[in-house]
Amino acid sequence: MANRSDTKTRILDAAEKLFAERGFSETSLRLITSKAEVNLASVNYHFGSKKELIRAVLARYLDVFMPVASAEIVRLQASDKNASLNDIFSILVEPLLDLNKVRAEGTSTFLQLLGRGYIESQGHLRWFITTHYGEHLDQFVKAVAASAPHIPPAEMFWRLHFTLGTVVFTMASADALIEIAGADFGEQNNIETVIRKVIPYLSAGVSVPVN
Amino acid sequence: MANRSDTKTRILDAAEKLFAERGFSETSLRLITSKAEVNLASVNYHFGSKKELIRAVLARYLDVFMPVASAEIVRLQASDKNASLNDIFSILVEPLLDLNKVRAEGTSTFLQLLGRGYIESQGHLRWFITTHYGEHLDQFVKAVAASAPHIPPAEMFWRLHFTLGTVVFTMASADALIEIAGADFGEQNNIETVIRKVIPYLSAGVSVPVN
DNA sequence: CTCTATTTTAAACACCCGTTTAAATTAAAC
DNA sequence: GTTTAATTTAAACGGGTGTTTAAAATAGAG
Repeated sequence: MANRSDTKTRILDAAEKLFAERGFSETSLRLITSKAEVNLASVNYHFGSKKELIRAVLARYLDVFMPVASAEIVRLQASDKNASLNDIFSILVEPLLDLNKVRAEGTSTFLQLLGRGYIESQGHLRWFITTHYGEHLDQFVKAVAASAPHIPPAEMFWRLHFTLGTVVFTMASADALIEIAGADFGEQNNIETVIRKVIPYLSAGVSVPVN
Repeated sequence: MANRSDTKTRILDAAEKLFAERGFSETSLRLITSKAEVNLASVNYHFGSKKELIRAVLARYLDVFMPVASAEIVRLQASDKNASLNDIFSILVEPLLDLNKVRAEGTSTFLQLLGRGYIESQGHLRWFITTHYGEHLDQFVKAVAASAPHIPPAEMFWRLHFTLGTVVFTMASADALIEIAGADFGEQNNIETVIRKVIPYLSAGVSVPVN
């Protein structure tokens, strides 16, 4: 019937959608395979295990996003030695939105997956991300630190995790929040408008003077 | 052997510890009842279901914290009509730390439960909190809005959710972060120092001018 | 002390999970 | 066209889950 890559792709497509919507542990392989219209056992055949499927789903986005984001930050630092925090966060917007060209709803799916990953993972995803994309992350952290030199490293550690929390939580519940904002305030938001709202919030928090 | 309230309390004590550490869905009733040294069926006998046990665990803290926090905010608004965001967030610190008098590790357990609750719940906890403590929450939201009158309501909606994300995520992973900060920077933190670090971050983000 | 109501207990129920197996099918190589 | 390798399939495995049942034990009331 279908060739190998077709089945693999069908699984990845169905899995990323369901993972983003309901989280990893709340999504069973039976639900994924029924949505993908493939046999249950094909997940283990093609990916080995559910954990490896989760990593494959994330890798498909990270492999696209990370190199581009990294390159943009290098470019910014080369062109403007006094780049602000707002500049650094803002330069990530375009690479994020470009994920919509990779797959429909790519940007929000990716961000939601990232949120779920950091919230749910018992370690294997953190390990996977830091070992596979650690250099890119380090580069981002260093760029942020350089843009707020008045913040000591230990304080910056905390503020970056506050920032991670803001992003991760907002993105994981973005669909619900966008709906509520529409109903309560008549605001028509999407992932891009939410991203543009959160950046000033993050920049202000990260750079506020200590004491 | 033990009287009724003893068994109920043993279950609540064991459950809140495990829920805070590993989350709700990752904690089985069998694990709770074995740690509490009570029979498996006693959870359903005393609480009806796992969902109701979760709510009971949270209610034990919310019933103490919410009225006190609420009263403190009323008191602050009466005494200082120009209270800052920092003042409002800071006035919650003492009621939070007082939870350590209710039970050992009360403060961090409560905040972690709150984090887990907002991250994990598919709705029943959000519903439970807003219907049972909605007035207190409204009061808090109004106090924050009054302290940042230059932020439009719709924008404030988003910033309060950013704030919720920061708090919830930080608290849910507080133990791990405190340990890492100790290892990497030699900082000896606890829940109180983390709370005191996060307040300026939140205040700056919530009140930063739009555009 | 006796009777009744409450609580505890062990066992089973019904269901869902990720994974494995071995046979059937399809595709590729010669 | 035959043979070999890759893939798909249905079925079962072993284990864990929340919940229910009915009998046993305990506590409280008269």
